[in-house]
Amino acid sequence: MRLSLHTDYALRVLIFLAEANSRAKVAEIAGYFDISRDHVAKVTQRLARLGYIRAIRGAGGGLELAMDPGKVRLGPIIADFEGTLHLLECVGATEPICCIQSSCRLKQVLAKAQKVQKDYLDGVYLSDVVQMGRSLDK
Amino acid sequence: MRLSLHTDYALRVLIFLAEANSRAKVAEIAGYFDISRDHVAKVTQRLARLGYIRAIRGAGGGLELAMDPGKVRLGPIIADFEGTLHLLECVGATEPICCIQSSCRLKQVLAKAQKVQKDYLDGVYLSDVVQMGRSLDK
DNA sequence: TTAAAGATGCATTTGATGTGCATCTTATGC
DNA sequence: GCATAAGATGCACATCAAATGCATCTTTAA
Repeated sequence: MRLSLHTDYALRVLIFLAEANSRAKVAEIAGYFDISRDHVAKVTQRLARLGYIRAIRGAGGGLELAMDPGKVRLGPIIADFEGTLHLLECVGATEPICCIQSSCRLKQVLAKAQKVQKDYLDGVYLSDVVQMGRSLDK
Repeated sequence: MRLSLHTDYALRVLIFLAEANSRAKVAEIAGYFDISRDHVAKVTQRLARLGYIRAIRGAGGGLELAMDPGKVRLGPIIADFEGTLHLLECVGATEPICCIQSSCRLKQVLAKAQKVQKDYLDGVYLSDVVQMGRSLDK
């Protein structure tokens, strides 16, 4: 039930860039959070491929946000980095995995449990996490 | 973001016992689901210690539900078996882990994301998963 | 053309989870 | 009260994903 470090780093990088509001180098970000440069590099590659940030190579290069923080939803980012969010295997399965699948409603319940969480995270934007201008308890 | 097999087995054992509505042996349950006897045994020990089931030793012994399925909530069972449900370490931390903790609201957002899921699961009972008598989409 | 900066792949480590085995304890029934 | 049924418990090992570090390649500004 815990998110991976990569997801953690991805969120932190986005928060850093949103707050910095300027170009920053991988080494800077890694140094700021005191985490592995290599990991940050891998996370930023992915964020760049997903379109959340721009990665500029060469001297004077670095990373910058590619989207308005007010338009970046946390849900999809987490989903992108976590891959399957299924609480149990049966939730995402199309064919029966467990022999009681026909009679038990656990699958639907867990699917719904995932959905309520995802729906909440889909309603939270990067800007909500960075600044105070919005109530998060809606 | 996936529940452990022990949590899976715990839920299945409870569902089995609720449906059987009678005493069953560990070997029976393991055989029914075609899973390891040892694992089921460990899960049932824990369920017994938590008060969900009764474990009767000796000849003619076995396992039986210790509570009315209509009074057993799924949320606490999952929490018991999963331990920490924190999406990120910072959510449960009392002292700062990340240097931007003071300014970022990620912690509160993730805490809320956990809460909406837990609240939903707390509203689902074992009886809901076994029989059809109740709408789960409330 | 040099050096800065990101991109990428590989090898290794680590820790949690899963798995099976062996043995102990408790209780029933003859 | 002994034999047997059944659960309880601890240990050792396997396995796999995550984490980690290292080396090297590619791009681009100065």
